[in-house]
Amino acid sequence: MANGAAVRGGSSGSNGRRARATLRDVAEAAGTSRSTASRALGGHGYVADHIRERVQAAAERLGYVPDVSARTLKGRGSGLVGVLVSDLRNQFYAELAAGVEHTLSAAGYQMVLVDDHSDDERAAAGARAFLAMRADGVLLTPVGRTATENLVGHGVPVAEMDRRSGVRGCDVVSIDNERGARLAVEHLIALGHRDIGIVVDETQWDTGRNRLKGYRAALRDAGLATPRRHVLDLSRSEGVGDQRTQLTAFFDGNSAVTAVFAANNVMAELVWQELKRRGADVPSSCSLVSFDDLAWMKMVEPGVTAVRQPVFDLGGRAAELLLARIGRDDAGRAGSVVLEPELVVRGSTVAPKG
Amino acid sequence: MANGAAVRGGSSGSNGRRARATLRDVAEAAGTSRSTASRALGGHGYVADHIRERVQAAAERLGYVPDVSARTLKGRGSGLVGVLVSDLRNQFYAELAAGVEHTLSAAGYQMVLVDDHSDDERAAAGARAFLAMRADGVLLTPVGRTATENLVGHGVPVAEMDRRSGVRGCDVVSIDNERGARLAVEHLIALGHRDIGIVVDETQWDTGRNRLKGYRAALRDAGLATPRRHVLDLSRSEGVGDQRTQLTAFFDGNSAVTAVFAANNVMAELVWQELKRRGADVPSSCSLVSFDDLAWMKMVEPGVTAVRQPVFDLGGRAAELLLARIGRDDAGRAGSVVLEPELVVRGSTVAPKG
DNA sequence: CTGTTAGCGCGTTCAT
DNA sequence: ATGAACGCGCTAACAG
Repeated sequence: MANGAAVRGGSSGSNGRRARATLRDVAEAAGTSRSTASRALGGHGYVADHIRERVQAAAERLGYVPDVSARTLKGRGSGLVGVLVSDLRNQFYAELAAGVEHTLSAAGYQMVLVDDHSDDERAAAGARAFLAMRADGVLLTPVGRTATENLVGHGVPVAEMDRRSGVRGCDVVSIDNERGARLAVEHLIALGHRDIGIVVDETQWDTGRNRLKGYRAALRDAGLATPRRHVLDLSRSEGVGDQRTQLTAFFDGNSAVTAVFAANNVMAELVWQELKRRGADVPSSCSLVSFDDLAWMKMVEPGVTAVRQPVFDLGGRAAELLLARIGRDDAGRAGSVVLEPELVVRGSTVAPKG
Repeated sequence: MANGAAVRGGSSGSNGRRARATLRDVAEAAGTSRSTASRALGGHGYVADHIRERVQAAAERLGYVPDVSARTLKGRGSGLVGVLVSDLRNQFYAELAAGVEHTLSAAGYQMVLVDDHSDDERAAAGARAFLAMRADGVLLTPVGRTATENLVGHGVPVAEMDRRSGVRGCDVVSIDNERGARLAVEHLIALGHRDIGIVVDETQWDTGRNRLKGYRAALRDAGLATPRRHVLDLSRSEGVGDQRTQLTAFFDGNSAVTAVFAANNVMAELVWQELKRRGADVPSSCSLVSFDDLAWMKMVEPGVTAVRQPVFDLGGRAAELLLARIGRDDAGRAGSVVLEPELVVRGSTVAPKG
């Protein structure tokens, strides 16, 4: 909701701003009725050519811009699509949003972007706002069931990205996380590693959970054990400071570990810095693989081996799915797309010494 | 505009979705008139307590969500703020958007985000869309005068970020670019460098131009010359490939250069990679300073000395300025804020050898 | 305190 | 081919 202090849109402010031109103004200027002007500009129905031109000229001259609110009220659809992401400052979500925006704007839709900071409460508030503005659809990286349930319950087409809340009736576009994790871990195994650690996060959601699962599966398939202390789950940590502390303890207690799989870009950054801080040479004393390939990973020396996800595309595909549902006015059969990740081998992974 | 194919919002689709509850529904369910229901929910005017409760209960039960379109049409303000950035995939703009969103959502406004890809045409289209949706205000990183002029001409409060188009009547929040460039170059001079190159971009805008200016000024003040070949302006280059080529040529023809100032994060990345590609050791064979401090700059070895800009804050401040204008319904006296950059010294800069 | 009335700007009947 | 009239959902003014 707009701040209570918000004032009128454009009428009689003390400043000299003239009221925005309305269809009535255009009609009067062109000497026709409002309906005719509407048809002339909208391109529907019959309008004499010279009238049309006159109306268009008037509209141009007056700087007429049709009012979406009015159009929306008529039941036309708002042209707005709500997008809810967890953290815009995280490159992953920024790129996701960019992909969404790209597809949306190409289709003539506008993106309303809300950052929920992984907070279900804020996500719910965002959902309400989208409902209120009659968003034609909503794309989100779910942090809970609330938002999706509310939206779907109101008949708004929803597409979930990267994660799935489990709520039925919405499209889901995700990465094959288990497979990606396997790619990473199998790569390490192939190099000869046997003591492989994982630093993971957000295991309350399927994305993190599946990466952990893939890690375990790969080890199991290779006949390797997964000591509990090889798994560092930072999901319940309190702040970055706490994470660093736990990470330090993790390495202190795992001198046997020769390689680490960081289950997302945030974890990768954390691990990289911890490794650097303790003077552990990468890759000679510890190999590193990241899930999610960010720009810095190819800038550093050695480059970080990473599981590349088509993030921009992920957003684009989700938007496409959603737009298709909007176009069909069909809240029914929701689609599901799983995109394939790809391993990019760089210098951070080598055979263990010895 | 919404795709022409877009269909009705939520009435009689073939699916079973029930029409969204309207104020009338709530009123009927509560056994009152629409106005009373409106007051009860809005908290204005007089309403008997027991009636209020009954209405609120009904609203809750029906999952009533007020319709912004209708409210907007009444002249209430849309609660929407348009934001136009040049490239969401660039961390700089992503963080800027994040800062804007943070402030906006705290004030109860929604951010409509459009990526114009530095294209004036697309920016103009975005501006039209914002006008059409009755955005209460617009924040943008201008790529020309068109968008701002159109908006300001229509009486919409506008705040420009990072760059200034020169159009009067809008707020401007920027970084002291000349000062930042001086910080960078003076640092190099203090280290003993005399042949300092600059790789710059987007000199068609004040931001790039002022950084170039600061570079020149710092050299001049130190009594140093600025050979033309020490300045590489990539503004007119065609694609990244071309930029790389020019960069290679630049270093080939400037063997005397002992330090380079990269005028933004994109240039810094380019320079870093070129230096790496040609096996030039940083900093021993060439020092590097970047304008804009990204995450990777502290990950790499050596870390990149950078001019840090308060990007998130920049977005936040711009949003604050805009909100103040919206609150005052005042398109008049536009404000201007200049934020100070800060030099962060890391390993990429040392005294020249010899 | 409450209900009735009017109108925001637009598109869409339905008559002409 | 054009115009008059209605209503989308809501709130502000006015009666009661």
